[in-house]
Amino acid sequence: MIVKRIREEILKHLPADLPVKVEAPPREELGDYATNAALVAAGRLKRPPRELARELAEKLARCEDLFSRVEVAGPGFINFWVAPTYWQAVVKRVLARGEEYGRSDLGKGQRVQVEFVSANPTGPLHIGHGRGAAVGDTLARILSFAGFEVVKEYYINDRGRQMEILGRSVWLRAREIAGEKIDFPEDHYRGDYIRDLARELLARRPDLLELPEEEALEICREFALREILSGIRRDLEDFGVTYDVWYSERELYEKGEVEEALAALAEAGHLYEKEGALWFRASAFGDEKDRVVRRSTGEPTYFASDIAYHREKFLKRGFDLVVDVWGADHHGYVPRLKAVLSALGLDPERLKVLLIQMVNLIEGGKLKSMSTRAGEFVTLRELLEEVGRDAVRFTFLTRKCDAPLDFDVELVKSQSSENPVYYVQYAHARLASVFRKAEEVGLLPPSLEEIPAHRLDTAEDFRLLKLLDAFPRVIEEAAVSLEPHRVTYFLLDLATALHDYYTKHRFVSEDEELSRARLALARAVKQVLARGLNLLGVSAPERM
RNA sequence: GCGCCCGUAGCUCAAUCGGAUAGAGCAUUGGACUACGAAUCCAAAGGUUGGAGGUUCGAGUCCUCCCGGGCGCGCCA
Repeated sequence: MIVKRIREEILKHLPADLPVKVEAPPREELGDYATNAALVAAGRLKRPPRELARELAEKLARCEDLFSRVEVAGPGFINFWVAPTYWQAVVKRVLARGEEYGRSDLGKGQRVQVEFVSANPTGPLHIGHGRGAAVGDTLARILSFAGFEVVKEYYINDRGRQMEILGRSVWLRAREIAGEKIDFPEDHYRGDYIRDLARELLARRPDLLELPEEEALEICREFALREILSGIRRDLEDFGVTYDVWYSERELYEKGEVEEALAALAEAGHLYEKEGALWFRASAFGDEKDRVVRRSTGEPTYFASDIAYHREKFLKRGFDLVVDVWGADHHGYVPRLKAVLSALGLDPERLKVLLIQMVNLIEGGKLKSMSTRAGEFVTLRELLEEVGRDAVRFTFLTRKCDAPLDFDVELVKSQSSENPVYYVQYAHARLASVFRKAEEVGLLPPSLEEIPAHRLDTAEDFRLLKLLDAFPRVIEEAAVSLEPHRVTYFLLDLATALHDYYTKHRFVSEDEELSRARLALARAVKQVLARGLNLLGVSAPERM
């Protein structure tokens, strides 16, 4: 976290509100870090950037414990070379904090809810849900590691018309199995899993088809809901995703939250009646038009549930921040929900919606369309069985989520041993093997005080030390920007540096002091790799 | 028609909320295991960042307009 220290030094000499940045320059010859301080200050102070840079560089060069060299370059960048002793001390800092290295108090204990997947319980999870699951779960882990108090939640849409259709789908299939000729409706769930459910239900309730339709439909619906939901839960668990709360939409109604929320909006004067329906004046808060919250039939809309749900998140449960992870096809929904928060007197910025773009499934070089209704999709479970959890999670986390993703199943399967995830895991396993070797020759890792860190003096040593030093900042940036993929790319960088080191230097050698220094470095790298992989929900194997 | 997202190497993707000569992996070509694991490493090649303007010391990134792709625009969820 040397960046913070450098920044502090610079700001001693400049107005504090300038957007001064400290970052790694594009090439190694330009130093360890660089700042644009003189460039951004030039305008304000009405002085040529290079002249300002020279003055500033001179002052900064006096911090000899921090910098070994300070130079002005280009249009007015100041480049720093950090003192080697600073880098060498990093290994001790990493080991001293152990597994906790990288944890920060950035979130200051703010309460954050991350709601993700929340797929309708009308069928198994497919690939697209997998992407949302990987991103949401990892984001939650990162936020928690960055000092937020995180609750992971799944919202279950267990009422409404889709539930009726689900029940009827099962019922119709059951009658079909019993030998009846059924003209199965287009808009019902046609996947094979419905037939399986019907068969299973018939086995348990042989009397099903003799019951009055009303009763039979309810039994079908409840059975399907329960089975599908527990299947979803199993799939997610096998994907390494667990939740703190499974929140039922029905419960929202039973507790009277929906009526209460609508009453609150009405009282504030944001509802009105038109054509027999009740409308929310969303257009007054930036949405493009007003929205119905209660149909002319008296039935509340899905939007009404969501109003109540989000009101409950903020007002009843007191979350400081709510992150919703949605499929990008719901993006049109964002403005109306933000409008609700404004109408309720809440800062809409406290709701962050992460839109996960589509996953396009490529099969045989052709785009395959997926639809739950039509029963055409590759399930998350199939993917897990074919490709494996680590590779699937890692693949989803090597992309920023606002770009569509082409998932070529055959390609990922055939190249599974070349998937970048193994590159990172192999770095970890290699280090584990180094320690096995060290133990074999009776070399014990040194205690913290005894690390001969001054022996870590090659270019490859410094490359690793710098990366270790940057880890906490990577976590913070990933947390603030809600971009889990930053951690993935950091791990790839660290693994690359490690593999490079491995081919150039030996950890265990005749020189015992040197070996002890390098083993300490190895331990630090292994620890950070393990921690990073853990944040991604990917295993860190000792052997592969 | 209106709105949101995307367009970067043959392919899949990065690029530190405007920074210096746009980077990785895969695929291609050529090299490296008698020492801690070759699931690795080294090298070559690969680009007018969809196009045209603009903003400024500086643009893949911001603004405008086109082109192409995706997704929305229900008293569905």
